[in-house]
This record gives sequence, C-alpha cells and structure tokens, in this order.
Amino acid sequence: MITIKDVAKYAGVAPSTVSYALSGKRAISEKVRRRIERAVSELGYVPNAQAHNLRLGLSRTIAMVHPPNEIMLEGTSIDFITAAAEALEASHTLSLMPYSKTADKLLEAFQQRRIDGLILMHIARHDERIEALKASNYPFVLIGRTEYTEGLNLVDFDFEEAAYLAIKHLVELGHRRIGYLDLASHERAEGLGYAFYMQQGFERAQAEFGIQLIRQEAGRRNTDSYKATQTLIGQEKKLTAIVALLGATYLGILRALHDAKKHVPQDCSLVCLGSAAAARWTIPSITTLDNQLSDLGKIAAELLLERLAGNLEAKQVLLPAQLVRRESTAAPSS
Amino acid sequence: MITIKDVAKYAGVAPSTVSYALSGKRAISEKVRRRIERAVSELGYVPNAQAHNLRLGLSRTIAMVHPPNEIMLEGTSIDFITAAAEALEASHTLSLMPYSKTADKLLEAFQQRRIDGLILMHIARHDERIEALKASNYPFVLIGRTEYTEGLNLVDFDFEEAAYLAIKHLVELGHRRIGYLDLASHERAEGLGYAFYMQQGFERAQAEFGIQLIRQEAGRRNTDSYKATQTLIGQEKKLTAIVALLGATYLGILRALHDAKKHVPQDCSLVCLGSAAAARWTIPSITTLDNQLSDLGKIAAELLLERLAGNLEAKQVLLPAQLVRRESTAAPSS
DNA sequence: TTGTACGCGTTATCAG
DNA sequence: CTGATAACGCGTACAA
Repeated sequence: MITIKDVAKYAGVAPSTVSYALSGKRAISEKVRRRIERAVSELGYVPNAQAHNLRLGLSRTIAMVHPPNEIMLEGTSIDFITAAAEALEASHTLSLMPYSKTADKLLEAFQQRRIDGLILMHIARHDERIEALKASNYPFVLIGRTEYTEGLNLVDFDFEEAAYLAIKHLVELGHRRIGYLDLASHERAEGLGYAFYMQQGFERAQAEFGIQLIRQEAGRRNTDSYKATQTLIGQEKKLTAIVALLGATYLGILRALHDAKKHVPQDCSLVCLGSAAAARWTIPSITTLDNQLSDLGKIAAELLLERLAGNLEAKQVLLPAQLVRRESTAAPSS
Repeated sequence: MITIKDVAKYAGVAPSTVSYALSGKRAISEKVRRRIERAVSELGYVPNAQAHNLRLGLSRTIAMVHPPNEIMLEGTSIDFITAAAEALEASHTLSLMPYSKTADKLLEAFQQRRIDGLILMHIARHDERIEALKASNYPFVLIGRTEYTEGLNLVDFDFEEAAYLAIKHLVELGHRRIGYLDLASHERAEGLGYAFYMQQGFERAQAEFGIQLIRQEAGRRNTDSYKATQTLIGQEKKLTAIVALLGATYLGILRALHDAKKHVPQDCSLVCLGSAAAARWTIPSITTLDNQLSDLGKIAAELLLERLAGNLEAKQVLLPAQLVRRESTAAPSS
C-alpha cells in the first residue's frame, strides 16, 4: 500500500508538501509540483479516505433507513433509493440501515462517526426516533411528517390533498356512495403520517360535499386490496366508486371487481395512488394521484446536503398531489 | 467527543487497558473491568468506528453498483437492494455506487479503502469492469454472468432454462407460431448476459421442437412492450403465443392485445418473467417464470461475506427457473 | 495483570 | 514557498 510518505520520499519532499500539492490549499512551486505529480503517478498513489475522514472528523456518508419489505407500500421501486444516491453523488455515499423502532441504533451510528446524516422514512405521527434525534442535534431529514414539524427538515407527498382531490373528482362525476381502503387497524395504531393525512383529506371532502364515505380496512398488498374490495362491494350494494391511496395495489382491486362481474368504470369507478409507468397500461387504465417516489428520495437528499453545508433553516417540501384522469373513472350509471 | 483516553483517565488506567477490556482480547481483573465499565457508561463513550477501521485496515463496507434506472428491468423492486443490506447486517454496511462502464471508479473505491467488497449487476458478456477487477484481486461478486466465469463468484437467474421452459410449455399446449420480445439491437450490442442466455434457451427449444420462433425487438418498459406487441401481431397474423422474459412488462403486452381485440389466452397465449406478487392479479393472471429478485441480492451478499471471510473457492449459484402456470396460457384455438 | 510506545494515513499549525 | 511536528482515535507488540 502506497502512502503519502512513500510519495514524499520518492519526490524528495515532506509529506505535508505532498498533501498541499494535491489539495491545492497552498501555493506550490511549479518544479516541486511536477516532481510530486510524477511520484504520484509512478507509484500509483491513492489517498486513503479513512485517514482523511478521521482527520477531518467526517464520514462523508449518509444513511437511509429502509423499512422492512413487509411494511413498504407495495410496488415501491428501486429508484426511490437510487435517486437519493445519485443526488448525493461525488460528495457523499449513501448507505442503507435496517429499520428499528427506537433511535439507539441511529444515534450510535452518529456517535461512531459512521454517518454524517440520516434520511428517515415510514414516519409515525409520534415518532420516538425523531424526538431523540431532535434532542441530539444530528442532521437528519424526514420523508414523511410527524405531528409537530417545527424545526424539522422534511419532504412528503400531500396525502391530504390527494384524498380530497380523489373524492372531489368522483363527486363532480356524480358519485355519492364512495368507499375507500384504509390501513388495517393494527397498522393505524402506529400512527403513520400518511394514513392520518389521508383521513384528513377524506374528512374535508365529506364536510364539503355533504357525503358519508365508507371505510374498509385493508393492507398494503394486492392480496389485501383484493379481499377488502370483495368485502366492500359485498356489504355496500349501492357503492359506485372506490378510492385506494395506500400503495399501488390497484391490480388486486381490479381483479376483485372483475371476479364480482363489476365493470370499471360502468359499475364502479376507481381512483388509486400510482405512477404513469404502470397505471397507464392496466385494463382499464387507472385514474391516479401521481406519486413521484423518486422525487421524494432526491429531494430528501438535497435537503440533507443543504443542512450539512450549514444551512440551519428548516425546509419542508410538500409534493403536490395531481390527479391524472384515465379510463377508470366515469359518471355512475343510474 | 469522548475518546478512549478520556475513559482511561476517568478510570485511572491506561488507554490500552480500556481497549483490551472492551475487546476482551486479554484478561482484565474484575476490579479494573468494573471501573472501566462505569467510566464508559458515565461518560457515554462510543468507540470511533473510523479510527478502529483505519487501524485494522478495513472499511466494513461493501458497495452495490446499481445501473441507472433507464436500463434497469422495469418493475425492479426495492427489496432487491434491501435484501442484500439485511444479509450483511451487523458485519458490514451496504452502500450504493452509481454505475459506470469502466472499472476505474470501482478500483479507486478499493484503493481509497472505502470498500471491502463489491456487488456488480447488469453484467455484459465481455465486461471491462470485470477484467480489471479480476486482475486486481479485490473481492467482488456478480449478479449475472460473463462469458468466461472461471474463478468468479456469482449468482444469476437461469434465463436459458427460463426461455426453454416457456417455449416447452407452449409447444406442449400445441402452439407452433410463437413470438418473443427481445432487447433492442443497440442494447443487444452491449452483450448483456441475460439476453444471451435467453437466446440460447430459445435456440435449444427451436432445435428440440422443430419450430421457428419469431423475434421482435422491444425495450424494458411497458411502453416498449406495447409497441412491440402491436408490431408483432400486425406482421404475424397466425401468431398464437408471445413470450417476454425481459422485465415485468406484461401490462403493456396485455394492453396491446386488448386494444387489438385479441383475447388472452383464447387468441394469444402469454408467458412472462414476473413474480407472483403482481402476476397473480392481472386479468387474466399471467403464466410466469418466477424470478426471485430479492434472493439474488441476498445470495450475492452471502457469497461476498464468505469470500471476505477468506474462502477463496469460487461459488456460482444459478437460481432455477420455475414456470408457474396461470390463466394466460392455453391451447391455441384451431 | 497492566502500562508504554508506536503506527495506521492524513492534515493543521507553526516555524523557517 | 517548504519542512517538521503534533494530533485525529484506536489497537497491539513489547516490556514490566
């Protein structure tokens, strides 16, 4: 292993001179610089990043805490993570940390100087991890929201608006009996932010449009949405539309409607969360509230970089919900 | 920041004694051990991982090189990466590296001592990166295969068998005019392993069953498979089945068949690559060659850990293709 | 059973 | 413009 000392010896200078020549942090005579450059290339010297970071007290690493697959919203694409990695490129590397409910592992990673910052997702309204991190003053960014967000850096999708827009769209088409899929109660108990805001949006819509939505518990997978849809249409014969905003589980819903001989949108309209990449191609194609998951990753990374650069102002980005109308919604047949 | 010296001073011992007490690498008297433990907890000492690693000459990090999203097979789920991260847990952290065609960035990461090992994917048959890594002797594992695999650690899905089984299944049902979607020629030029092995499988099936398959270029996205399917059924009126093994692009295919008023499987059978999580729920559900992407990530990580533990024997794991019959395949109507 | 001294590779500081 | 020295925090051979 070639070290800076080897280069210094070879070039007949002091190690510190080599360091300065390479970093450009102070002026070096042309003659010496050339000798050093030759030494570097002839010996094949590559600076040791660990020693460098130790000296600087940094790790140039930021970690993303990924929930276990069972609780990820189905269909979450890999570009959610790679978008974050690419946004950091050059300046930091992105590492993955397994999820844990408590903050101890997270704090430890900071204390061990293994990470300079953290991106958290799957945020609960009262999140123990975040209380602890706030107290510690380490840099972190949320993908999601807690109840009290003052002073927090975060980016989130506007689930409240998404839920509201979904109902508004259906009401404007003439629907009155609308069902929606919600998290299972044991999951709701976790107080996940997106479930909460979605609920808020539904309530706003109920009040504004004077209707009563029908709630049905489900889960995050197609198999859950399939069963939940069966239950829903079994119990509510007059239902004319379904909204499902938790994960891209429309295949299960479409299948359940199909198996029950209900045509979409003639017998039942459908609005889902989803991205154009998939929702455009189903039969029928699905009216969605588009979620740009990769944008969440990218923006989270950018917010964190700003924070690490010393900008202490808390920024909160709410990605707007946008309804894209496709074939799955129409006026209810009378 | 609390260092080992602070602890030593506080406990009234030498730093090395603290180090030994914590690592257990030599016997410590009960009395001193207790003093040290108290000091550690009272001061809140956490060892600095960077200094530790610098001393040991390790990074305890392994990197996964992810291709840009444009060339990832569509529908690649996030658990492909998280499965790898979890397989490493505790002993190493997983970091992500952006893709580059040449090996220089990869070698540099090793030389900078930022990584102890590497997981590569999106492997070409003649892959410049791999030649360079082989020569360098750094530990790495492939998800995929090159032409010459001696001495390489790798895990791959058996695309050859998958292609063969797809055709075999269709032939046994009575199909003779079968089309398949392939990569676009400019992508084939890259010589990706999976495209090659798939081709091999098709050729074996052609020879064995005495038929001529109809090739159609496509891409990795639903929008590509949609167009390709249109072209294919436009040109080959007698076609009775389609096979598509590159990415989970069945939605585009189903939609193209639907738009052309072809019923699946009555007018055209369909076999795809896919996972039960999605293929079960389409209408009709799709006969697939199941790919366990998360297994690929997990196994790659495990192979690398073995290699890092000193096991130099090259292991090559080929995940078997398994055909799961669903609603999209049936005998051709005469 | 414990302490001393040195090295890992880098960079900031101070002196020249 | 350049060099010597100390320090970042830790692990371990050697000495006691």
